[in-house]
Amino acid sequence: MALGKNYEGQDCSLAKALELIGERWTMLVIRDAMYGVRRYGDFLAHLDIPRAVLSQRLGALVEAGILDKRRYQDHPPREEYVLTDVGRELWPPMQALAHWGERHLSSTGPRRLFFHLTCGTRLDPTAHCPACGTRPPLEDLEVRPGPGLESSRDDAVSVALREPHRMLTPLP
Amino acid sequence: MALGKNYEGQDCSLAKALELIGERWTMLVIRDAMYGVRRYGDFLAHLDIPRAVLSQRLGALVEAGILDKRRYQDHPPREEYVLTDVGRELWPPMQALAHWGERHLSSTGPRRLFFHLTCGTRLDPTAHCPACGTRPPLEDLEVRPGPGLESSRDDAVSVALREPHRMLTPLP
DNA sequence: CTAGCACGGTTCAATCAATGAACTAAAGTG
DNA sequence: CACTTTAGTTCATTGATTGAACCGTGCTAG
Repeated sequence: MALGKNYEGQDCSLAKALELIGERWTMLVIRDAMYGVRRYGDFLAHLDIPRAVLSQRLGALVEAGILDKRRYQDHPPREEYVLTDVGRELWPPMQALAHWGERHLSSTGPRRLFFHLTCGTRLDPTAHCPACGTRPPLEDLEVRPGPGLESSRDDAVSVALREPHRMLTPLP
Repeated sequence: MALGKNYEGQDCSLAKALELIGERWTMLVIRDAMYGVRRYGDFLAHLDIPRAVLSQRLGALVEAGILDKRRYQDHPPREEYVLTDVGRELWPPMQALAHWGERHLSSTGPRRLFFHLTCGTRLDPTAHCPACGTRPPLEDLEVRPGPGLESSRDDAVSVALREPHRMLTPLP
């Protein structure tokens, strides 16, 4: 919980957003949640994040209303972390950042492609559907591996994402 | 320079972007550069950032090709930091993040309003010009204080931004 | 019944980064 | 010559991150 103290003097929406989601690892946790990762152990294996940090980040995101922690079975009791509506609305900024990274920091072409499920069209780089002219919400999208993907990971999430997958539906 | 080591396993454009601009303070430095802040001392006064951190961040951004460091006078020799084209293309993700922060973390209405200089129209929340139907580049925009602004800062940059100001033009 | 395991954490020592204050250095000004 | 402005660096302290080890609950196989 660092940023708060010193970003406080900044009367700026960006600073406020960064106090919440600007910490190390946090955006990657949210990215995984958008793919459909829900369980502690899956975040852990897919991100290679220290356990203590993951616990802290999940807790902060729940407290901020970006993730919802809920019981998904009683025997044994297990909790899962699911994006709230507020969290889902982070899709445009996350996508814009990823697009910038793809354009300027990568040479191999897009790693993931996104398709609009209701019409089958591939999204353009600004996450608009060229056919519908809209920016579809996360739940109407499917991710598919792109030509730039070179994942050598073998955790369950990475493996599952080598096939097309509907965003937000449970993974793996 | 931390993120590199552990985000490395993530074959993901977002992770690559965050290795560069995901560190504490970095995005706020870029935001200021978009407003037109160019000099070390102005970043320092406007951000309340520790000097050592500012030096490190400016250096990293220059090395990454996001800022350009250039001599703007010889007597005495002075350098300024200016956004490159690559850096300017961070406008969409930064704007999207700020918009999210404004919607979900603020109650007072927008702090800054952006206008398309070539037609005088106020941008919509996705940074499109409703009149032109395009997303204008940074240099064609003007910032003006919005109803949610409550800045009590009195550094030169904050004061200058209480008046309309063309993005990227030198500040203060 | 008991041993082992899966899951979701917590704890802790070591390392690494951020902070803020003090200091440096070059050049110009009165 | 003293003083100021600008742009840094240095350094001790504090705080965050890391990775390994440990804990507790409740299933499951023998």
